[in-house]
Amino acid sequence: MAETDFTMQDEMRRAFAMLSGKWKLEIMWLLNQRIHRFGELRKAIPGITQHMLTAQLRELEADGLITRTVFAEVPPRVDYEMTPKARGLGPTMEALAAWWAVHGGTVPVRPGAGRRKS
Amino acid sequence: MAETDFTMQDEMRRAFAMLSGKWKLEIMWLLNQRIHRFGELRKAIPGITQHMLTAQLRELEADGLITRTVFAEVPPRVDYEMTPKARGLGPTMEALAAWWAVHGGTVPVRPGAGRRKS
DNA sequence: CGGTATCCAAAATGATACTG
DNA sequence: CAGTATCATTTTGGATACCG
Repeated sequence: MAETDFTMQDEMRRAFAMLSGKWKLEIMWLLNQRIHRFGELRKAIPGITQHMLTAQLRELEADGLITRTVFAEVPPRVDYEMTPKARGLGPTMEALAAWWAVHGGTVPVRPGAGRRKS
Repeated sequence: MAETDFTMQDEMRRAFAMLSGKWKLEIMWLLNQRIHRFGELRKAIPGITQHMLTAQLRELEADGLITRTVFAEVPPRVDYEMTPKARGLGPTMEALAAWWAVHGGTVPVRPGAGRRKS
């Protein structure tokens, strides 16, 4: 308990904040299974828009959780992959999913922000 | 894999959504240790406003994660306590905190919404 | 294919003042 | 003590069009 005496709440809050975002956890779950290209993620996550997918991927990249690899091909191809750092999140995600499987029920599914379909 | 074949992503996303909110995880961490009254939570969470604390507590209550007990005393007293259902989250929170303790570093600490101090 | 650029709507958070 | 009521501001998410 010396210099870096962050409390557990602090640690947790920071880690959680990094995964906040409507689609981040789902993206991480998919990348935890295997490398995905942009289009694959798009198809695997029904309802997400290009705009959001791009934005969330950029944030995850900035936080050092995923890597982005661009291939100079035609047609263009971009691969997204989890970093070793992020792979340590696997157990946490499984624990959360397991908890829900036991105690979960119906969730009101709170609406997100953004314009509604006219 | 019969009727209720929710995928792990689904389970996780729902559980995660229930904990979304800038202060919810921190509140849950504190309540996981012991019962707290409103004022105690306020002092234990530097930076939170009455407005936000009330709002987040109400949502946690609506999701069945905490109970609210009002005592007809003067001065008023309100206790908040975790439900048995929520206690199952302990391991998940610890796993997340542990992961951060190992892989975490500095987080940019993204700013929140709302009016800035003038 | 894999983005960016704009514009816009809605939700989330915050400051501040007031109340039983 | 433990809220509620307003209102301001910021972020988030989405629609649509366009680009290398």
